[in-house]
Amino acid sequence: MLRSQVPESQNQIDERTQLVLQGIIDSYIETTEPVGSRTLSKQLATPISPATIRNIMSDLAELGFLTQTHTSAGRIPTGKAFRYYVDSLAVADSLTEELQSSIQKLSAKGVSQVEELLSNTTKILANLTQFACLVTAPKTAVSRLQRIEFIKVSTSKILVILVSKSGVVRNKLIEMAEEISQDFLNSISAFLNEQFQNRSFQEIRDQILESMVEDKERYDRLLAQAVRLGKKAFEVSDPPELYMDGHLNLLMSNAFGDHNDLRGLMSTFERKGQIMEVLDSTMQADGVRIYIGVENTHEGLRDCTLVTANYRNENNILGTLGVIGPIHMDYQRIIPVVDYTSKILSQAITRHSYD
Amino acid sequence: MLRSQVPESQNQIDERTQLVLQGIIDSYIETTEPVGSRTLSKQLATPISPATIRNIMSDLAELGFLTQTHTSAGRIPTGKAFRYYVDSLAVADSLTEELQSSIQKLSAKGVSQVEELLSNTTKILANLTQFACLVTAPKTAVSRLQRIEFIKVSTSKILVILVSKSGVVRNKLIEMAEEISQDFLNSISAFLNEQFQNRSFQEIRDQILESMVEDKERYDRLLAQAVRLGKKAFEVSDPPELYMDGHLNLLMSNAFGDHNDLRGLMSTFERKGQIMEVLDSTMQADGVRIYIGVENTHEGLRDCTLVTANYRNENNILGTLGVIGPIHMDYQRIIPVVDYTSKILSQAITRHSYD
DNA sequence: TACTAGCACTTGATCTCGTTGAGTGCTAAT
DNA sequence: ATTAGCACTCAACGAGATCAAGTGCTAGTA
Repeated sequence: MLRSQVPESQNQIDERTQLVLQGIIDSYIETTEPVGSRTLSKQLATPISPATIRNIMSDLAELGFLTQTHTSAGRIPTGKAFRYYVDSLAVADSLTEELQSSIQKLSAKGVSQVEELLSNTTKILANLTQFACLVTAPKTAVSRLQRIEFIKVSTSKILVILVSKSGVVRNKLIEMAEEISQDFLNSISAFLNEQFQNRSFQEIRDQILESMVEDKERYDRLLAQAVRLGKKAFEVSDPPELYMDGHLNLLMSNAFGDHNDLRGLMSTFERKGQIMEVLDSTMQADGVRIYIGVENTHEGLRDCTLVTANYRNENNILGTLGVIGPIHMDYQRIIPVVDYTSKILSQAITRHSYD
Repeated sequence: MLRSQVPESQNQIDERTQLVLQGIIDSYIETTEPVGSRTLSKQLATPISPATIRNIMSDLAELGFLTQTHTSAGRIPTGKAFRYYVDSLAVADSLTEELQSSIQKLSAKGVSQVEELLSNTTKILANLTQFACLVTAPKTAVSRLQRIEFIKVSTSKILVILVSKSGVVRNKLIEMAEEISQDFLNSISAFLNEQFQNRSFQEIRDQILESMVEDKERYDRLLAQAVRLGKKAFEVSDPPELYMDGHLNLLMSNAFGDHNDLRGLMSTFERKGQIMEVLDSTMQADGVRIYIGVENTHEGLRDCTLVTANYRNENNILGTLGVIGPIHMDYQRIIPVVDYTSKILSQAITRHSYD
């Protein structure tokens, strides 16, 4: 019987080779130091002589799983090795009760605002992982309208309050050339609420724009003003909302050897936009996703691993949360933590929503 | 004639001694390195021989203005020296036009929310100074009510919108045991608006509490509910609102020699409460204030200087802004920047307010 | 008397250079 | 196919030697 033409050797790795690779990675995660054949030989459960290990290492290096800083130093697993590791070797541990209860504090009552909930999530996650932690706010485009309200705050300024089904409150100030009475504003909001409640912000935006191109003569005054106000209200310049915490953890712990790497990383954090991009691009997939080193081409994240998961209510994926840490993080611990946190956050935010 | 019993020598410093001290501080600010007699002699405009400088230095050291890390190292100015420096020697330069126009970007239109204005202020200031920058939100206690509004978002949940005269919008969710119709909520907000518009939040809070102890029998239903809702609305657990930016600047630049100091500083930043305390305690005074090193006993700020100024509208001091940097910062540059920023922010926020 | 020149002394920083130890690669033996 | 053994590599470490910048003190000078 013919084998597949794709050379299997590439990822078809001997069982013992696998064992060695796993050993190297485990050791490296623990010590952050290059691991040598002799040391490994001692640590390994199955007794393999250093010389054999050296041979295997040599093979692995050829396959691109290992590198060395200099000729006579131990081996360091590459991004490819970690990729392989998380894909095939790592079996996520279940969480300790201690961790579980830490995360469940999210559901604590007394948190009235979604914003607070998300901010708490970053804090807890950053604290548990000791890495940088990110949570995106629920996407406004997909979130659906619960309530819109206009409040006249001065002759020309109107405060718009948008409440989404998922519990996010957003307010913005708009200015109108002509003065509008509060009574009339109330009529307008009543109209808009009736018209658009439960519709997604994106739909609303589209429909309003559509209305605008229609023959304006047909509108009565209410409708005309409603469309005009609605347009301003919904044409949000969506500030990319991102909650972050714990970037200091990365600086404090010397998880990153080189300090230059960190500068890049930190300035990446400052430009939140880039981070949002990365997180957004992972929104479709489900479950815990792991992006290692070079995979995320965004410079600055070169030597990092990004572990993300979505959170959601019953109907929709709302946003993404994740942690950024060194490539040699303790995956066995981090993955389940992120996973569980996303689930608890989903629960909490579902309870919060007005559906 | 008898001299004062207080030894005048303590702060009565010879003119040339003053010159030397200033030279040392200037040099130290520039290089962040201990300055020796020979080097200084070369740099100084007035020619003074190294030996003479050594003698003067010795005097200054005795007076507590200078220290050394070890016997044969140059001198380092102490906190006391910097204090003396900013109090008497430093004459604030006027700002370059470039800096002025950078700061004036604050007034750019398109900024609709006060929150955004404050956040922009931290960004600009952090960027210009390359230090950490802080701005406190207008104190709610003193800010006066422009408008209160209730929005029913679900059967038991009510969203409260508080708009203050200074343009700050705050919203919080409250839960009521019994259901209240939106119409009734409107009546209540109308009542509260009429009753309390233009009053400070603190006054309102007090008065509501007062009303509560009065004989409840006398209330009609509207009044009773208004008081109850009002109490919930105004009993804000005022999250100490603090806008921060640029704490990474401190890490990146090696302005701080020791990395251990920074750990303390950073964890101080994480506990925003402490920072708020310090800033609040400086609110009474006017103009630019400078707190050097040990003066602020709050550990963590030991080796820092805090430069603050208030911002205000026509009637009230609203809040404080400031930068935190190393004790050897370039005061000549920083002080006018903070000063000017506070003025521009005051202008901008005045234009924003609804008075 | 007030300043300065000169000199001996101190001390952290830098460089050199051997030593050490963990590591590799290769070859020959099992 | 594995392993023992051996020669070789190379960063890290420590001991001196050397350097440069600085001080304090003493004696000489305007």
